[in-house]
Amino acid sequence: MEARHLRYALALAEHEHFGRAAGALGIAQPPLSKQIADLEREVGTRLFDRTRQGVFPTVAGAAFLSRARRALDEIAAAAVDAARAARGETGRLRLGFIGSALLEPLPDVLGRFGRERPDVRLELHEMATNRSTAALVAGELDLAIGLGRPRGVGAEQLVSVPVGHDHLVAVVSGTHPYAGQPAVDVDQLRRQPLIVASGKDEPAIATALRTLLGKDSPALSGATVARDIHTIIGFAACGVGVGLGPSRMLAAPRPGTWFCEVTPRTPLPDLVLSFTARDRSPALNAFLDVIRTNCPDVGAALDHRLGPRGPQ
Amino acid sequence: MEARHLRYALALAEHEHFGRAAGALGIAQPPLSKQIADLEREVGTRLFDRTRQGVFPTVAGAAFLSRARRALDEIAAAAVDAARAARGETGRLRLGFIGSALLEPLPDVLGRFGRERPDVRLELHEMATNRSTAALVAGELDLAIGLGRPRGVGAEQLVSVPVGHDHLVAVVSGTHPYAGQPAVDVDQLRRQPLIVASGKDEPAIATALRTLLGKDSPALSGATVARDIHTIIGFAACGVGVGLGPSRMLAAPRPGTWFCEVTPRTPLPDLVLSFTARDRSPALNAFLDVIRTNCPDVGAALDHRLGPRGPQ
DNA sequence: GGCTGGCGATACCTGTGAGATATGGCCGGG
DNA sequence: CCCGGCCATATCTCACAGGTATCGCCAGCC
Repeated sequence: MEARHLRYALALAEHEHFGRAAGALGIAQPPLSKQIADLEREVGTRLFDRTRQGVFPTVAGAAFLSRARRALDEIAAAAVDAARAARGETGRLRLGFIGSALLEPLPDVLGRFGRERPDVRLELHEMATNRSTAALVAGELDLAIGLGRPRGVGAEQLVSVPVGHDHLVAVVSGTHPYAGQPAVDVDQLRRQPLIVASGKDEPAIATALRTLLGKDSPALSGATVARDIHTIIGFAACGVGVGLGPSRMLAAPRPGTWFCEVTPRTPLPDLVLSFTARDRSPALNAFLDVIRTNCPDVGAALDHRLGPRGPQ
Repeated sequence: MEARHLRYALALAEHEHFGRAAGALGIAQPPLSKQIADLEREVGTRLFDRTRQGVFPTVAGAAFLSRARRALDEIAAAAVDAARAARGETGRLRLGFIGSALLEPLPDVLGRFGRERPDVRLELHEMATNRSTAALVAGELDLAIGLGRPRGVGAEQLVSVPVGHDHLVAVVSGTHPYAGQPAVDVDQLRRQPLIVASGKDEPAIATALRTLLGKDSPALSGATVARDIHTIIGFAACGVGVGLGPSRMLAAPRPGTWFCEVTPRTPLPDLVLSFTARDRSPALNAFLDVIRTNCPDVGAALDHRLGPRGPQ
């Protein structure tokens, strides 16, 4: 049985007349008669009563027609759903990101994406950079935002693009001697109790700090370790010491704290967007489009990575 | 888009391999490639990713496949449902009947039909014979059980078969002088207060009584009128008089009453089964089959009415 | 009662397209 | 570098969907 048979049966039921139904279907009457006859033979029952007053479904025909309607609806919906999924209007996007990404690029992008693609299910997973890289390679994520270019096994299959640039800034409590001054020198930091991000969770920042302060700096080894930016700021606000973190921290002002530049200006690993070069889902492309329009420079980098012919 | 495309896409998704899927479908590989390509062109999107490791649905393909599965299920169910409806295993049977039919032929037949055809919705409507005839003609009933051959406009379109034969019997209270005697003569009845069925609801019985007792018998005009058999028996039990009714009454024994024959034996209008000659639904045929096996003589009469080639 | 007109079924022809066979292009493994 | 597996392409063929012509049948209707 083919979809054609269902369409013809429905048209016949609607027009109650072979000739008119055939006309509506754009075919001649004899082929319609034959197709209906074939259908009835296949089902094994007469589906229509041919009377002088018109052609009407039998009891069996009525049962058949209600199923046929649903079947054709499903077929039409299949094409529509597939097209929508291909345009990235539906589906799922699994995003892994380092917590601090919630400060600067994500709120804007997530808000706009949620508005533009309300039917895409966004799955957000906060995780450290090395974990999100592994999850990308394992196919458990579609997109990751982390610190620095992804490293490790399989990282070469990933496309990665920096989003924004960061440098080191310091945060202290409002009562700290540094409060009010625009900058603090790295030499001063060496003699202060420091608060830094965990080297285990964020090796990229830890590496940058070791480079800045010296490989085995006692200031570093004695530093208080915090697992995220908010904790660093919190510690600093309590007067635990001088918090060190990316300039993205400035997007999270907190009363009773003071931010100042660190001299010399020290670039930190960039926030990097990455995803698998193959297997890019339409939802991911849609997300990249949102980023493209939001941050033109990131868009340019993306286009460069994915080839000059545009996305997919 | 045809059902073939859906079947092919599902087979391809299942086997993840063009060659093997084609084999399972009983066709060669190139036609499958072409059909899938045509499908993808029609939907407007690539539905399968061809990799060295196998052929896997894209996101759009997955959305398409889930709809396709449901569509094919509906198509299969359409054929099954139609066949079941044609065999009378599903559907609806609207039965109009005179209340007294619940005494004798109906309990058996309804019980058996309900067991044999649990998925047929039985709609039972108690009504007088002339109303059920009109409802049959108007197409509001599929089957009617009434007294005597149907009369009135359109009655000639009906097929009607008697089920069982009735004669007049009398019912009195256990304390009545007639109680204990096997028979009562019609002449005795003329001098008794009588209880009879309403001539408006059941003209067939009223006519028989007029014939028996005389057209303008004062015993009849002064008789107590009851609307159904149970009321006749109830009146008799209260000593109101001598109840007269069909021998089917014997199926409704009631403590404190006595039934006796009326002499001479007076045949009453038969209980008659009728339905429209055309428009016989499969459920109706199934019901007639049950009657056929339950009452062979009725079956024989049915076969005679519907032609010797059996039902339909 | 014969005539006519409308409708569905049948007969027969035609052209499209589903499917078969043969082959090419591409990549991955030996 | 060659070989083998896999999908795509090219070409042919035949089945069948669909077209035209016609028939059979019944209902009005002069």
